[in-house]
Amino acid sequence: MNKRLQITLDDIAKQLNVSKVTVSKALRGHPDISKETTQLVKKVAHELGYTPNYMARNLSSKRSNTIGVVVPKIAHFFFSAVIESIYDTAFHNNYEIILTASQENAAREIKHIESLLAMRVDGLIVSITQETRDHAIFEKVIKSGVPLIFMDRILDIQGTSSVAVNDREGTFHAIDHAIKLGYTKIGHLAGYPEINIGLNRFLGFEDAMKQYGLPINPDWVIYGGFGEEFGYSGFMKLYQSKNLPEFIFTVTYPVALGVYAAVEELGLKIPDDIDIMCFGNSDVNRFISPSLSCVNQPTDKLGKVSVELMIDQIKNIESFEPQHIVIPTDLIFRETCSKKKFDSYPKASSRP
Amino acid sequence: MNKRLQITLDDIAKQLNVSKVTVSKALRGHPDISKETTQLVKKVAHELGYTPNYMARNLSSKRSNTIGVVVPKIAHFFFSAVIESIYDTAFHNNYEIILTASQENAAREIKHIESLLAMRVDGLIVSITQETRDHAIFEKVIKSGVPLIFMDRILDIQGTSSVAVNDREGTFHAIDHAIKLGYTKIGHLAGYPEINIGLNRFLGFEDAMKQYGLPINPDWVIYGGFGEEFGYSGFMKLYQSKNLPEFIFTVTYPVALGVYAAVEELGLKIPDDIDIMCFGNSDVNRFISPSLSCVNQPTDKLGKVSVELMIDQIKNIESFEPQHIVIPTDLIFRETCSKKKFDSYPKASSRP
DNA sequence: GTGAAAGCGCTAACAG
DNA sequence: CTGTTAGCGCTTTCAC
Repeated sequence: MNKRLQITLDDIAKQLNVSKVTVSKALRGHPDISKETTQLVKKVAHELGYTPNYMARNLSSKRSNTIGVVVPKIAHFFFSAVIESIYDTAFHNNYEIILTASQENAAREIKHIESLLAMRVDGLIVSITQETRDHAIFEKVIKSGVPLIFMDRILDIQGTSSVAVNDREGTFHAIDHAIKLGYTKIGHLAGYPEINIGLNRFLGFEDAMKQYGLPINPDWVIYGGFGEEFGYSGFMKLYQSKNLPEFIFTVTYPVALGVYAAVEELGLKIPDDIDIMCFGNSDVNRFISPSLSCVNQPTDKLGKVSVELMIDQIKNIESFEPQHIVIPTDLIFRETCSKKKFDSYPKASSRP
Repeated sequence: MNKRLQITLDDIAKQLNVSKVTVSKALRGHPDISKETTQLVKKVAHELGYTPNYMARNLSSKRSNTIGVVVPKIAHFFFSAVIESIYDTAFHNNYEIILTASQENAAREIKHIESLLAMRVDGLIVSITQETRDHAIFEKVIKSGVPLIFMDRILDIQGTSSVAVNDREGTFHAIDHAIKLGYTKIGHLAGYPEINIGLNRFLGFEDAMKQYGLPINPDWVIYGGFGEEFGYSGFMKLYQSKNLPEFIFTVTYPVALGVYAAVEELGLKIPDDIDIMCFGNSDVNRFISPSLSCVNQPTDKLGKVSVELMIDQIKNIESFEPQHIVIPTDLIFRETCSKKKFDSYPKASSRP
């Protein structure tokens, strides 16, 4: 910020021989001011190259028109798509977004939230890291009176809202589909059970297995992460047990990609040696070979709903009730998990 | 912001019977203040749940420790990777990032830059939209004294810096490789020539063709965009001319994906009917079938260098010289553009 | 080592 | 319709 380059309301006011209050109001289109004065003020402001100072404006008005966002990762199809939607929705509602990335690091998450609080955002949307266990910082947010909405990866904390997809049902439908195809030996690379998405996706898996009276082999349920590395190491672990399931459901699409990598390295074939489906769509799913069927999360809607709910809470700050919004998912079928089991195992149908 | 919940310096000061100046200094670790006082102040601040108010701090100190960023798109492998790197670098240097997305819309880009200016960011990193032609807003930034760095998609404006990859050389090497494989009929889906990346990638293509004395068939050079739709429509146009090149280089990876889609729809085969390579890596390139060779842009470095250069300019605001940094690319070879031409056209080698 | 005074640029509340 | 008076919460001189 160069020292003396800044044009202020006063500069405009002096030029016009009015008070800076008049200028302030005129610039904001306040009905107090006459058409002509407003026009004149705007003209001069433009000529002088006036740029309002939001820091000053916000300090004195005690609102920032800004929503803080904390996500665990940006370069991830799901998050970047949601983020894009968050920005779009905010833009159309005249809100600014201040985005931060915790990089799956709980300590960093805390720092970012503290910064955002210090920047006096009007509200906070957060998707927690995979290692977040401590609630203290969120209690602080609540105490400070800033509306807090968890998105996708949520924490069950009194006074907060949440926007998420139906992880449990979505997973149920995927497993249900696999079972109807004839699979009975089903595994699950499951993330972390401490995070809602890990837990609920596992529960959906369990629901489906129970529904069909199929046993869950504990060796086939592996925890450990939401990323590609985990998909790779998880599958390797599965393989080393010398007893592969027929079908595997992964908690995220990067985990599935890790499986693809491991499968290729091992010289196996999808879907013949191991069939697969995952939670979450991405640009890769469609192009990968074989293309990957999945549970689709409507990222646009997640972002849009989160921001709209936030704005609603900001505007009704004294009276709003926390809400828990669940957005439905749907299945996208591609090449994986699409063949009847006997198609890939013709011998099965020749049984006496 | 709830009215009476805010703890201020004064609250701490009163509690301790010192002045708010002492508290302010203590909190910032100013050497003026004695060890004991500092400790005490920090303790009380913590007990009271004090959260500094950056708006007030920035207003009075006239610095924001904040860098504004404008990108054309977030949900795009290249940008989300660069953004991630920008955030990381900023975080480690104690800067905040305020990111905005222009969505390839020039009017929106202007609005975002104006907001960022009003928020008094200390510097601005921008990657222009594919339709940006007007320089006025950037002149305004320069006049306001805020350092401006263009990243990847740059504009040649006096007083601004730039960080980009060697688009021209990178493309040259890709085409060179294709020619060495035996291709002579080479096409280019080329983006927009008005944007530096479009122009320079075309020039690299031209350089290589010239170097080998190969003619450029104007029907095989198609302009129109940087996205998947353009890849699709561009290839369709190529196909309808009834005279396909053997090899095609696309200006971005989404354009290549569009080509894949068109090729599949037409029942053609890559690389036999048409071979391909693109500028820009992504998570898809590796998994797509056939896997896509490309010119790789080091996204981490782009983000890191941009932020570091920015911080350097902010810290030397009175004396900095605009810089133009070019980051080298490398080629990543996968299944496309990897077979000698006679491998795919065995008849050619059986000529008498 | 500590504090009093002044002010950053703006808006809110009230008067006229 | 326009202007006056008071801050918002903090940092920056500059005295003591």
